[in-house]
Amino acid sequence: MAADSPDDLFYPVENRRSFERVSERIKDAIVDGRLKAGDRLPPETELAARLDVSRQTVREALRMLEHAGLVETPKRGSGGGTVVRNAIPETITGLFVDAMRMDSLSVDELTDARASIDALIIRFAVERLDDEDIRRLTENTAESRRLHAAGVEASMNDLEFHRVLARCSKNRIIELVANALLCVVTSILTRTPPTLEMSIKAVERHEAVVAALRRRDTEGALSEMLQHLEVVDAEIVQIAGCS
Amino acid sequence: MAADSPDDLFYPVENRRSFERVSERIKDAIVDGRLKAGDRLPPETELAARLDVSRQTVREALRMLEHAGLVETPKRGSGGGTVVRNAIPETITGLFVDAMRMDSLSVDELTDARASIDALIIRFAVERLDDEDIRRLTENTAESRRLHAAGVEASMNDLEFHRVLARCSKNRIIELVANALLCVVTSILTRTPPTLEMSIKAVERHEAVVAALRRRDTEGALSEMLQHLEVVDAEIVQIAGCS
DNA sequence: TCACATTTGTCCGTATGTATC
DNA sequence: AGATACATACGGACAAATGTG
Repeated sequence: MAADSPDDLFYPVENRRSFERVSERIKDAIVDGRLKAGDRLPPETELAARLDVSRQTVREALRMLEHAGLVETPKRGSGGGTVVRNAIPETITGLFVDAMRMDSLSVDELTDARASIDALIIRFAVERLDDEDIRRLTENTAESRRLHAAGVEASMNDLEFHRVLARCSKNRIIELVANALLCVVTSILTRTPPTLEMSIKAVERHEAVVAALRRRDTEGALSEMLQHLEVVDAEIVQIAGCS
Repeated sequence: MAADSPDDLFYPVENRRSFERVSERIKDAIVDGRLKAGDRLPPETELAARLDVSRQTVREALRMLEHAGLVETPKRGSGGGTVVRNAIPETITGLFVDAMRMDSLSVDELTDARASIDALIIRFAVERLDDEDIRRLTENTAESRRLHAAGVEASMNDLEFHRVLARCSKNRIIELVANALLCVVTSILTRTPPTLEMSIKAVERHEAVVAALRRRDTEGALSEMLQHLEVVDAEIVQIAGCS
C-alpha cells in the first residue's frame, strides 16, 4: 500500500478511462465558470469531433455530469441538447434519501440530526432574521390554518415550514443539509400522512416558534421546537418501524 | 400545470429514457438489499441481453450508478467487471467540494457551518464518549506531537482530529456532514499548508479539547474549540481570499 | 512463458423519434 | 408539410486488460 501514498513519486500515470477525462474537462469548465448555468453545450457529435473521441464516450461522460446535477437534457431535437445547470444540492438530497433507503443511516440518527440542526438554525435565525423572513414564516402557518379550516391535513406545508426556517439561517450549507434531511422525512411520511389532528398540533407549535423568534427569544424558540420535534419524530419512528 | 398534480389521473406515461429505467432497476435491487456491497453484476453483454437493451444503454446506466457511488469497475478482463458498493458518503463529499469550487457556497458559510457543527458534535460527544474514543483522540494529538518533534507541520493529522471527533458523536449523518466540510477545508489548505508554528498551536487546542471532554466539561470543550476554530478559520479565509 | 477465454473500453455506421423553423 | 437538427438507441467490430491453464 506504500504506492498509495499521495506524495509517492510513482503515482499512476494518466490511466483513467476516456469518458472520465471528457467528463473532467467539461466539469472543470463549469466549476471554473467558463460555462454557466443555462449555457448550451455543443451537440454530441461536435463534442465528439472536437475532443477526438466517439459519441458513445461523450455520452457516458454526459451521464456522469447529469447525475452530478451539472447538466441536463431537457429537450431533444432541434434547438434542444445538453444544458449546463447547478443542481448539486438536489443531487446531494437524493443521495441522502438513497442512503436512508439502504439502511446505512438509521431513523434514530435521522431524528437526532434533525433536532440538532433545527436547534442550530434557530440560534442563527434569532440573530439574522429580517422582516421578510417573518413574513414568510407567518404566511406558511397561515396557509396550514387555511387548509385545516377546509378540513384537510397540511403535512407537506408543515414540512415546508422547516425549509423556510432553514433559509432564515442565511447559511446555504446549513440550509442544504436541513433540506436534505427534510426530504428524507418526506419520503417516509408520504406513505402514511399524519392525521388532521396531528397537523393542527404541529402548526400550533410552529406558531409558538415564530412568536418566540419575533421577540428574539432563543430559549423559548428552542424549547417549543424541541417539544414539537419530539412528537413528530415519535410518529416518524413509528411509521418507519412498521415498514 | 394541473397535470403535474401528483394524484392526477392522467399523469405521464412511462416516458423516461431507456438507460434511466435500467439504472433505476439496478439501483432498486441495491437499495432493497437484493444486491449487496461486493456482489458482482453480470457482464454488460449479459445485462443487455436480459434487459433487452443494447450494451451502450447498459453502459450509460452504469455510469450513473458509478457516479452515485453504488457500483464501481475496478478491473476489466476475466474475473473483473462491475461490482456493487456503498460509497454514497464519498459522493456527497465530492459534491460539496464541487459546490464550493463553483462559488455557490462562500467561505464564510463554510467556516460558520463548520464551527456550529463542531459545537454540535462536542455536545453529542460529551454524552456518548467511550474509552476507545478517548484513546483515538489522544493518539491523534500524540501523532501530531511526534511530527512536530521531527520538525514538520502536521496539518493533515490536525484535520484528522476533527474527523475522529465527529465519530464520537455516534451519529453517521453528523459525521458525514462534518467529514464533507473537512474535505472542503482540505481542498483549500493543500495549496498553502500551515506553518509548523500554527500546527503546534492547533494541537495545543486539540489537547485542551480532549482534556475537557475527559472530564465531561461541555462548556470548556466548546470554549476551547471555538477559540481554536476562530484562529484556523481566519487562515482559511486568508488563503481562500488570495486565490 | 505462452496461448486462451472473459470482460471492459472504444469506435463506427445506421435508424428512429422528436422538436424547431 | 417538409427540411433540418439533435438526442436516443441498436448492432457489429476490434483493442486492451486480466485471469487461467
